[in-house]
Amino acid sequence: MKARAREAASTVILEAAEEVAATRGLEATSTAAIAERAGVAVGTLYNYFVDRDALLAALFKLRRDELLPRIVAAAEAAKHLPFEQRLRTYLAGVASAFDEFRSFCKVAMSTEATMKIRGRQSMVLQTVTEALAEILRPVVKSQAEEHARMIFGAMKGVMQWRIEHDQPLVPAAQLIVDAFLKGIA
Amino acid sequence: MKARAREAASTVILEAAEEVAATRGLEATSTAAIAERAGVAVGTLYNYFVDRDALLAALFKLRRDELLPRIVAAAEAAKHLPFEQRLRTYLAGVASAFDEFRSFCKVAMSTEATMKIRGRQSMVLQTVTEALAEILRPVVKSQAEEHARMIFGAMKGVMQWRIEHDQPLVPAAQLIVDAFLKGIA
Amino acid sequence: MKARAREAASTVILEAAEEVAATRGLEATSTAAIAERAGVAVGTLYNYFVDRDALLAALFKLRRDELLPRIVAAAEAAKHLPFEQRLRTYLAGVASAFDEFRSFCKVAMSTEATMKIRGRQSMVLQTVTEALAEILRPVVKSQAEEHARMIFGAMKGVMQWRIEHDQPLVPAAQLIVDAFLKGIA
Amino acid sequence: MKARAREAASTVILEAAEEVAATRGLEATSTAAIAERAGVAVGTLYNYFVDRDALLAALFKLRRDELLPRIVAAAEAAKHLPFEQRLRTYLAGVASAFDEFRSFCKVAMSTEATMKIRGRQSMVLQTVTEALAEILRPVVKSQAEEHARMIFGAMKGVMQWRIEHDQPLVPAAQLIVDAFLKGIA
DNA sequence: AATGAATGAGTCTTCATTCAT
DNA sequence: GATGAATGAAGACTCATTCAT
Repeated sequence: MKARAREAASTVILEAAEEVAATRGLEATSTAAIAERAGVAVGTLYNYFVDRDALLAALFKLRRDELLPRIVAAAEAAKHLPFEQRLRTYLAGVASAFDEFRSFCKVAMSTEATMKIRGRQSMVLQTVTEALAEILRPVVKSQAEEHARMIFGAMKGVMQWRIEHDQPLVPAAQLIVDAFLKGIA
Repeated sequence: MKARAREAASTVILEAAEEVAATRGLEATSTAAIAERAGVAVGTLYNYFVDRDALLAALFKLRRDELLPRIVAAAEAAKHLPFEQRLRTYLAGVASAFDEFRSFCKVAMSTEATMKIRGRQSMVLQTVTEALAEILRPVVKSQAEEHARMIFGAMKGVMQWRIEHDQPLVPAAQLIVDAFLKGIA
Repeated sequence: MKARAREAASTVILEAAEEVAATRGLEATSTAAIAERAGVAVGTLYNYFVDRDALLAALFKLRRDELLPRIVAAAEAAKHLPFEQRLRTYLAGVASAFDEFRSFCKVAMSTEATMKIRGRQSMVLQTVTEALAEILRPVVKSQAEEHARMIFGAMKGVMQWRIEHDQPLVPAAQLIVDAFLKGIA
Repeated sequence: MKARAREAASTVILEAAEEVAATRGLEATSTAAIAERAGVAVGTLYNYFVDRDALLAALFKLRRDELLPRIVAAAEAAKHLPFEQRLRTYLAGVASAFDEFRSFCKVAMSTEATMKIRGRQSMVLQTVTEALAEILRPVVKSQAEEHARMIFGAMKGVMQWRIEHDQPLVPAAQLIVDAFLKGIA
């Protein structure tokens, strides 16, 4: 099938972009670098994406589409557990999902809210934050969103540390839940 | 006095750069944009800084020199307090220092470790993390560094949220210390 | 063949640079002027040469590689002749070689020793002077180098005059050898 | 007298320009470099010369006005001598005049005919060549101009060599006259 | 569809010139 | 008159995008 091949080539390009971005940063991810890494000519990129922005947006969409179901599933699975269990299960699920896309994590996290990919931001980060707020709401009431940002910030901090040190991400979830539930002392 | 005027002009330029960077991001902070915002001609920038990189480095140095003493002082002030008090006092001090430089916070935080300004990274963030690790070490032992990253990540998360929502940063410290000490539940 | 086309394009650019330099002088040879003369866009220059300096250096190298063999051959051919014949033959050979690259002569001569193209100077001029000194040494002893400069200076003088007046360069050699051997009177 | 002081300041500037030009070359002689060398501010240059070109033209005019009388005098003094004596005397006079302005020689010679200072070229070089042609005409007939260029080229060659080697210029004249009159062999 | 050379708008940087002090 | 900071036009270089092959 044509579409099959097209899909494959497109994926090769996006993965190349991801690797370059993880190494040099998003802004420094030139079309030339992507093409070289993907083993194609620059012109080829434009057969698959209308421009550089669209390519990067597609990368985010690709990963989002892989991550979101797992993140949503984690939220579902945790839904009916008591608070502590629920938070622990959810964060572990999220960490586990992220662990399979470490390169993308690096890119997405360093991109922050700052960078706007085609207007909208990462969406994955947003989904996680919203789910977290949902989980926290019963406990922290009005400050749920702020708390969600806090916990997600904490996760980002630990995950970045763990990516830098080549360690698995799932324990990050344990660390954080323990800290937030019991307190550190 | 000449030196006075020179200092003033230099500051105007750096503040312009900071504002542009806070709005568009560091990489998108062109010399033209800085000059326009500062109300001077492009060439003028080069009377004060040898090149664009030096200008950005000077911005980081300026803010670092304003922030670091306060951050170090906060660490000193908290030094002999019992753990809980110490953490609370330190984070409040840090948040209070950051509160006075909101634009710069935005820039520094989105810059992450990623961007290298003239080789060295922000240093402010590093100093805070190290001081945090110092404070946490008695309590969490071997995982001090990872915990420091977690707490600082949490602070960044909350502070970014608060900057976005135009709210004061100091309460962020309270929120976090409460959460981490007592647990959220 | 790719290499063929690449070579051709590269040559077009170098010849454009040569023409501009012959007209306006080397320093005034801007990338814009070269590109316009070559009928390409500025960016195209950078597909062939890393920067302006490299382009100019390549021009000198190209002409040097065309001229040097002929100049060396002229020296060889004259080697075993008696002094007068030798000098005459050599200078005629040099003039004949230069005659095929009039534009470059203009550039190289006005460049003097002054301009340094990528560190080294023209090399062609140097080679000629050294060969001349070699030829003159048996006759003028210790002052060979100074005499070489004198004769080469004389050739430059006549050749520049002849280039200005659109006349062939070879007679310049005759003129000079006659003058130096017999005296003018 | 005002005019006196004005004259003096103007001369300081021109000498500064000359020194810079002798060191770095004419094109690289920036207004900033001239001002620094002269110990004045850039703006001051513009109180004496309408622009950079006018300043450089004034430098050439200054030296020309010092050199020309001597060169004309040398031509006069030689006028009624027999050919050999005439040539020898004239060239010795020219070399002696040049010897007092070595810096300027360096500048004027490397400038060639190429560089146009405010439209007209050096004029000194032209005057010498014309006087030479005059002297040579009785002997070489129709080729006087070409011969003049040849001899002046030879002088330039030797003088540049002697300037490089910090030697007096007058012997250059002897060397050349001997060579051209008797032949080298 | 793939290629990669060509394009030129956009950046950074320099420097002759101006002008308020 | 002297000063030197400010100016901005001009030059070198980059890189996303196009298009003939």
